[in-house]
Amino acid sequence: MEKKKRKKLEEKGYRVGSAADFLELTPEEEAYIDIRLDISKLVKAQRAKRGWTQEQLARAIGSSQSRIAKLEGGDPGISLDLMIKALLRLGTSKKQIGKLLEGELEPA
Amino acid sequence: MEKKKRKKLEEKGYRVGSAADFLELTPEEEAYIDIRLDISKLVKAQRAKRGWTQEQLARAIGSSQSRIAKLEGGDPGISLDLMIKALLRLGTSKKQIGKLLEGELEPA
DNA sequence: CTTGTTTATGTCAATTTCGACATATTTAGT
DNA sequence: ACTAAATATGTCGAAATTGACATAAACAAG
Repeated sequence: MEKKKRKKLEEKGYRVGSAADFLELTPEEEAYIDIRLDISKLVKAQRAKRGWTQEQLARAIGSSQSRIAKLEGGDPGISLDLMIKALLRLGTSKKQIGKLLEGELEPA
Repeated sequence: MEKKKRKKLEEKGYRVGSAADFLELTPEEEAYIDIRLDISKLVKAQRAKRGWTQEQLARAIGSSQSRIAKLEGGDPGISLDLMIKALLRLGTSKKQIGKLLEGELEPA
């Protein structure tokens, strides 16, 4: 059960810190990835909610469709900054983002 | 009152999007900067709360003292990713970060 | 089975952020 | 005032992220 989760992350390209013996994630690494995935899911959900295509969202924030696809797919090569910019452009408020991190907002 | 705020941001190095006529910030830009400043302040507060030096925090996340100083000073050349990593390393939970963004947590 | 639309994947040079280091400035203790 | 510790500021090459573009794959609608 644990190995599956790890494998999924590695497949997505996450580099697990070398400090952790043999692919164990520290609580901080885990929380960090968790936050990123939460936010990326919210982007996807909010975009769908508004009926926008990835192309539309990309243009709206001066990015490109491929980056949005990677963002929503949880690609580690996407910064939290870009994710937040996308969310804000979709009309998501700071408060809503906070609620998501608190666990009071289901991105699905 | 408005001009002062803008000037402060520019002095810090923020580049205001060219789309906005004559240095006006769009609501999204404003919210984005707001979130970043909130988080940077929380880092400073949490570090102080634990009595760590910038150097200690830097080492703990594989960074350097100068970066932490810039982070806490609201430097735009610092990613949200680094800020979040710092917060998590300081023991701040995802939930607490959420509360901050909701406005229910005073970083001061 | 086509055709058109949306999303996924990979690559590229340019920009940005990175840790590191040096050094200035501020702060606190004596 | 002097000293030492902590923080701020600036610069550097290296690494990561960027938008762009091409193209593949998935998904519908007819």
